[in-house]
Amino acid sequence: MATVKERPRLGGRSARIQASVHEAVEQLSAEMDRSELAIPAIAARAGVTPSTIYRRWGSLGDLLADVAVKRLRPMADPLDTGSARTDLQAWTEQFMEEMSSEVGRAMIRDVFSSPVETNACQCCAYTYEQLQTIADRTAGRGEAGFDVDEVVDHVVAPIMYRILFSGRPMDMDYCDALIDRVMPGCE
Amino acid sequence: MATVKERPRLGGRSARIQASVHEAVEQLSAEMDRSELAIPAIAARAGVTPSTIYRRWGSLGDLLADVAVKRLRPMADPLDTGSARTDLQAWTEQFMEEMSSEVGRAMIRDVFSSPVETNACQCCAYTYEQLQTIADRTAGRGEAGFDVDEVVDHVVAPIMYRILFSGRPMDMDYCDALIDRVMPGCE
DNA sequence: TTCTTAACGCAAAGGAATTGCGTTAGTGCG
DNA sequence: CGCACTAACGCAATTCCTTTGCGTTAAGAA
Repeated sequence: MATVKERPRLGGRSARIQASVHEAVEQLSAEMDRSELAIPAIAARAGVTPSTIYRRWGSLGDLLADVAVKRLRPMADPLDTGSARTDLQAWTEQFMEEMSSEVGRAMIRDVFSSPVETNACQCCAYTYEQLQTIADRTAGRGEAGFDVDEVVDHVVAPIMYRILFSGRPMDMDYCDALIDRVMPGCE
Repeated sequence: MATVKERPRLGGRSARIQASVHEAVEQLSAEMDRSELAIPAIAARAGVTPSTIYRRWGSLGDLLADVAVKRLRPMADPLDTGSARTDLQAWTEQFMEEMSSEVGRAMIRDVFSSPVETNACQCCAYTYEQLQTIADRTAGRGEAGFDVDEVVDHVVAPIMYRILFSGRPMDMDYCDALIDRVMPGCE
């Protein structure tokens, strides 16, 4: 239930256990189906007692959400391909493929399996930052940029909606068409 | 983990139990927090044994998803206000408010708390049908219509994205702006 | 180094999930 | 209409997950 609160103890044992538990979750969710993933098994793999996990994360849902948010965090800045248009295309393609994949969809689902709404917001913040980074580059190049909010509403949102709800397959042509709507006249 | 499969027995006791369990879920989820909602309690309220629920729905997640999808089903056709534009505005306003509400968000969450992807697709199908109904009316009126897919991508998707991820509040002006993008020139 | 206390391990207790078996009641056939 | 068939249910025992009290360990501060 719990909080996954900011913990005043970040060093040594606490950090070691957190890393160990996260790794155990990643390993086990790759080995078995999500429905048979249980906290005692995770604890055993991580080399801790179950009560440690219960006290620190509260429930399986919170733990999975915590791990998913961590994995959803982009590791690098979006690729600089020379123009806002191509940057956006490259980023969108990667985003769409990662989120559409089996593990991507599982992570998104995990994010929602916790009552803590902060998790979903955090994911949203990640994509917003990435897009802002691309947008900021345009200023240094003096080219026509784009509005980040518009990209979120009309490129990111439709992609996520298809993944989560309609299940309709997408290709790069579809993504390009979405980008066209927020960057008109930049063929 | 189960299936919520189509059951060959639709009459009498089976139907009675299903209705009773659904009602128990609705009652209890209004009375207590989702985190303390448990199958034994639901079974007691519904007047059945827990094993009945486990066998029929598999898990709490599947049961909640089943109930949520049923409640998400629209009860009536979208209001006919005389034009496609106003129909769309009326429908979007209602959709946005229902989904943004506390119970709406809880139901969406429940839909994802089951590994069965069919549930989310079903919800998507509901909105698609509603929009199609509005679109079909335009044919009988000879007015400029709209593309349902476009409305899903650029009106429904942004709204859902804000509810699920960014948490950003919305008003009717925002929705109208979204509609403008898919129905240009119809001020 | 020493003190304080957050975080962990252990173990017991409580509750939920699973399953075998007998019973009830839809459904279809004669 | 009555009978056979079997899906679905109730009951109860078992297993596993979850919670909690208490003693111990180790991180952070003085």
